[in-house]
Amino acid sequence: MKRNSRLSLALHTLSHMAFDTEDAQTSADIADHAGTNPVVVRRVLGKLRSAGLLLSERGHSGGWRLARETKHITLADVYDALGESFVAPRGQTDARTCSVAQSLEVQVSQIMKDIEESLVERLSRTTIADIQNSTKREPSHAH
Amino acid sequence: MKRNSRLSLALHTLSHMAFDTEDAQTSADIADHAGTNPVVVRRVLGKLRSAGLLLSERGHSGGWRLARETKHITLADVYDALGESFVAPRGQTDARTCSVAQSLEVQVSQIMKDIEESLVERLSRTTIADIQNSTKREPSHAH
DNA sequence: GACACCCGTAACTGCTATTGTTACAATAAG
DNA sequence: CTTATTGTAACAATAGCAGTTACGGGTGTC
Ligand code: FES
Ligand code: FES
Repeated sequence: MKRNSRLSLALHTLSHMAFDTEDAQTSADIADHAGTNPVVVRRVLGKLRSAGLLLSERGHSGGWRLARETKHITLADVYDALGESFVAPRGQTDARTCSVAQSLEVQVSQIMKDIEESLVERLSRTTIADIQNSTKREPSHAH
Repeated sequence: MKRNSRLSLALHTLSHMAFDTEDAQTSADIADHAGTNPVVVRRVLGKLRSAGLLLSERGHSGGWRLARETKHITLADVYDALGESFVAPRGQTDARTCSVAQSLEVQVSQIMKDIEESLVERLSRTTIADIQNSTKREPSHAH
């Protein structure tokens, strides 16, 4: 898997689950179709559950289910749920740097924040269902 | 230093150098005022030189100079010079993934590319000189 | 109750990117 | 020739992330 594969994994899994909303899917199944490990799946999907996008059940015949229709899950919902951000998690603004550096920090941070906002806005315009609709019918794998 | 400190280092150094365009500055001096190491400085500034933003001279009384006025160096110039990018350096699009995943990849990549473009456009609107002008006169350190 | 199934989480490894550091060849000035 | 400085290679230290193993705890089946 590539860099920051969590978003890809989350989106792919949500799309995949929409094909069978009846049965709960186990992390092992999901890991298998995503080419990764069950624990990795549980880690990522756990964040989606915290954000209210998914439900999980323990024990026999447990697994993961969509908490709502993919028509009502946007890419921004997923992005937010993962807590990812282009804006560097600004550490304390080191009070002993010079005023020029501080000004730089402020201005660049502002631009990053604007861009981040713009990204989220773009992501919020597409739902998981939109992705599926833009795909040719009957993908090559069995559902 | 924090994550991806190269942009900060580059911008701060360019700003700093604008205060004294007469003398060349050594990487040791720059490293000192930036709180890092001369080799790190040479690595980062080397990219700015490749991009034509700086000039360097070897040997006695050598060092670094601005290749043009800070009025004509935008934040985008620096960003580009460093070769940084928010858009993940997309590896080969793994032909054996399912069509849904491919569709996801395409659509997310497109959004990222648009955002990247938008970021560069924003950065190109601010010059190094603008940063200095927005700073209170006489910063706390000596120039 | 015994068992099988499955999530939640901690702990560890391996990989990669980044930063810092030392070392040294090449180059230029005095 | 000596000194100053860049250019670069090599290496260590750190941090983040994907992957893996292990196990506790919950839940349905028998
Ligand atoms: S949507 Fe890609 S494996 Fe099902
Ligand atoms: S501009 Fe910050 S140390 Fe000079």
